[in-house]
Amino acid sequence: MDRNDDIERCESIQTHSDILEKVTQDLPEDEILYDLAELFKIFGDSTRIKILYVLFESEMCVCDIAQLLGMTQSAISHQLRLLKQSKLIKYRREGKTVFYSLADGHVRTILGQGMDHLAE
Amino acid sequence: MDRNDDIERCESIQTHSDILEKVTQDLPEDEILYDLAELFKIFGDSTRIKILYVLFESEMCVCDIAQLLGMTQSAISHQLRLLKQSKLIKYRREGKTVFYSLADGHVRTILGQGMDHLAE
DNA sequence: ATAATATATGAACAATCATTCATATGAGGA
DNA sequence: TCCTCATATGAATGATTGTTCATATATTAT
Repeated sequence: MDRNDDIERCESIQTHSDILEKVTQDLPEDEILYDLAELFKIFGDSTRIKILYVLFESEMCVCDIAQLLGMTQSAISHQLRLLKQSKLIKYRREGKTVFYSLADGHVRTILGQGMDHLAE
Repeated sequence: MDRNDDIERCESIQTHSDILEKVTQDLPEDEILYDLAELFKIFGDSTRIKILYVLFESEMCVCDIAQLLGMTQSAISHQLRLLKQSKLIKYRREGKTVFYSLADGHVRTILGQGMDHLAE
């Protein structure tokens, strides 16, 4: 039972079994590609991008971010949870307030490359 | 009428008007941040990521990609349209077949940085 | 213990999205 | 022209998602 049985065929790829082999070899595992997509989904919302940009300047508490972006504390908190789950931000508690900050440098690089692409 | 009227306030940010000023200065325009989010949404789907990975090896026609990924021609074609609209891939026609390929190097960098982040 | 403040979270709803199915377009061959 | 192959696309549908609202948790002060 090949799960590709019901998929259309064309002839071009059969004639290039070397490429077919290289592709199937270099394509990462399905689970990794799924995780990668999940990561980029996080960048796929302008509220979350704004939060990341704001954290470029300085660590900040939830209420500050909400105020800066003109959004409710709840909406920001929900988004911070997603950013936290993806390990894009980290936090530290100081009394009642929780300060969030960027977790590593990949965020800047990824957003920067995105900006570069748009600028072209 | 300040549209922030209904937003909660906290005190910490008032005491750091320098940071507030820097953030509002460095934060790109809303429209750009929106476009940036739209771009990353494209990377936020494992089918599209697979297509991009496959195109790392070589240009390929729609049917080849569908066959390689075990998906229907229609599903792939719809996704190729989105990738095309975001200028992540380009195409050339040769008779009946249309060959797709990567548009520029940002794709590799962005996916690479995403992988790096996952690996940490 | 009670109140006040900062943050987190569950449920609900509207909006967005990926895939499927059916069908259309376009190009080459008989 | 008619048929076939490769690709594109519109409509429908089930699934996912961002925000809101109400409420819960956690910490500090009185």
